[in-house]
Amino acid sequence: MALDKEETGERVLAIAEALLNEGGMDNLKARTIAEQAGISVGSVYNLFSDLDGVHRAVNMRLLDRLGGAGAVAMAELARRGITDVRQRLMALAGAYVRFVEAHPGSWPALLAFNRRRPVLTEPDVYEARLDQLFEIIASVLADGGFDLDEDTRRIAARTLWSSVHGIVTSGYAARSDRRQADEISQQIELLVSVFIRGLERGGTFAHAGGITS
Amino acid sequence: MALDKEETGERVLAIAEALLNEGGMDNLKARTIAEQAGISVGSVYNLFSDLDGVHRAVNMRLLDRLGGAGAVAMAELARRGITDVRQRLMALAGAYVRFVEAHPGSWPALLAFNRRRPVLTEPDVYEARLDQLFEIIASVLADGGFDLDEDTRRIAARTLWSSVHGIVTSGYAARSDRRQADEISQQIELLVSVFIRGLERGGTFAHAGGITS
DNA sequence: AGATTGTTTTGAACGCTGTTCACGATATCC
DNA sequence: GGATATCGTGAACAGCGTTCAAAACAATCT
Repeated sequence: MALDKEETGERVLAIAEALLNEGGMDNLKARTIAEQAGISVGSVYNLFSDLDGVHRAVNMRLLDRLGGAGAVAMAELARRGITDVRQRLMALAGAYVRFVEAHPGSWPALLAFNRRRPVLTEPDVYEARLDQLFEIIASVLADGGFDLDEDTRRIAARTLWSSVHGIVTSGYAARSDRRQADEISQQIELLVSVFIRGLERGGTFAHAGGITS
Repeated sequence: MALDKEETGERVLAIAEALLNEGGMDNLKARTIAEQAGISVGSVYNLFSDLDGVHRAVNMRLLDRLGGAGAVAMAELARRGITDVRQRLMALAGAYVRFVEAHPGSWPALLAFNRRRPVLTEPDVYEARLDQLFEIIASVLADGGFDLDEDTRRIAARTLWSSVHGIVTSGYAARSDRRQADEISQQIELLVSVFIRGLERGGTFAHAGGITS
């Protein structure tokens, strides 16, 4: 054909992402991709090893886009000279919420995909890309004037991220539209507010026998 | 056959749960269920409308079990005369962590299942069962002496739950075994500690234009 | 008892899926 | 131009969820 191999690959990925966004994992079918891309089923397997390979590639694009969104949000605040911790954390959370809303099918598919794999043979390239976001959060916390050692700051960053993530994903599994968005906003506001206040009070966080067994 | 209809149904559900636990959603196959239950494929469809119907029924059992675990954990602490908010919240979080560990395949499958459905025709019987847990958390918060109005308490309860949920599910998508459990414990301890301290400082949590758009 | 009706169980069959691979088309080199 | 390697193709295979006519069974009536 006339088209470059890499170019067709990109087109396949765009189609795949659209399919995932519309109908989730179940909607990612080899024959549909082939038909929409104007190639044969076999060619799909020539470009990618599996359908899983296609999905993995889509996921990489998503993670890069997410990381970019976070970085852009921070740059925007820096440009406006805003250094307030609360505002910066809220901006990051907001960026994540908007990202999830912009990828209603493909992002859940990424999460489901990760859970389905035995995580073998991979040094978790996923987590590696997420570390980028943890770094951003940690640096915001570092500027916040809480006196946290680096390790605690790292944990706090991951905790905040996981919490926001939990709020967003739990939120979308429930209720009706408008109600949903409000609930998520309220929960994130409360989380960030309480988190900052809690950190400002200082003190240690290690306790003997934390989780009762 | 000799067996009661309901009894065979139970056996099918037990088999289905085991299959989900071993290999996730992909492992729930009509023919496997039929073979292991000693019935024919058609009979499975006689007992349940769909494979989705089977999965839904398994999920109900899981949610009931989770609610039970939470209630039991609270009852245990009450029996020991423990009323400390921190200890009670940690016990609830610990109960959830142990529940997830005890259901390594079927619980992720429930989460994935919920995300896959258009949530039509259902008044979300799932969320209804989870409300039971939110009630428990809210009542613990009510005993904590923070002065929160009922609505804020409700939001706070859901926020805490979602956060713990996010920590647990994010945690299991990463790293190696031992490291994982430690990380989750640390994050939960930090979350609960910071959350309590933040609530103790009081004040309001509503802010104009929270999430920057 | 046999006949008749209603119920439950069955497994072959259908359409769809991911994946393969021999084959023909196309490009690359000498 | 001819030989060689590369690429694209779609029929074919195994496996999946799901259906449904028929067989097996149960219950009732005469």
